Amino acid sequence: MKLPESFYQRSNVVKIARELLGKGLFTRVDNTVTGGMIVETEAYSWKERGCHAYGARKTQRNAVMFGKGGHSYVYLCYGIHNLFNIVTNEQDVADAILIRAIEPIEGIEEMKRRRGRLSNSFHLTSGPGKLTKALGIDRKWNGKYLVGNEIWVEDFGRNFPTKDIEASHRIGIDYAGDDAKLPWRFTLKGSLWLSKVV
DNA sequence: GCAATGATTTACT
DNA sequence: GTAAATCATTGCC
Repeated sequence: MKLPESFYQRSNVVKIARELLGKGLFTRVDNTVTGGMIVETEAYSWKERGCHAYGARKTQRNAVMFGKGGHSYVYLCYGIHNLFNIVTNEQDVADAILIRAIEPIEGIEEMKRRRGRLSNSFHLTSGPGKLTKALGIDRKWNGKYLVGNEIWVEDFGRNFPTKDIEASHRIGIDYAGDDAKLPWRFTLKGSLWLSKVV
């Protein structure tokens, strides 16, 4: 069952980030479905400095974050990598969740082809730049509605006890000062597909 | 350990 | 309008 729009439009982005663990993220490109289970997320909010929309600064790039929850925010980082975010909360409240890693389930052969030769198959989707490439996501996907047929989040009806979920500080945002220490990164404990060993 | 790589932003003229 | 610095990373050494 697909997650409804209302799932994303709640106000607590950190809570939503935690609940996204164990859900499925899928894309359909040329009638081929690829995707997997989300095992790593990070929450971002306009209230803290790690976020592109910090201080509610609206620019051309982050405009979609100010829209309603339930849309995608895709942008290019380091000139090479597309990073995929899920926009949450209501109109004009710029919160989003970065998907950092998934565990492949569907269309694995297709994902391997997109990624090219890998030294280690665990590298297929274990990182924010890698999973977008595996799923065929690029900047053209920016602003897509997540309750449709091209990209969606699936609820497997599985619940993970708190002890299986680990919260830690976010990665790669040292410039955010004290905000970089917020425990807003969530991982499924023991997953082999995390982007980085905790 | 570190270079690659380009959109985006900010600070100027 | 133009230019320089910045960056939510990866993959190869």
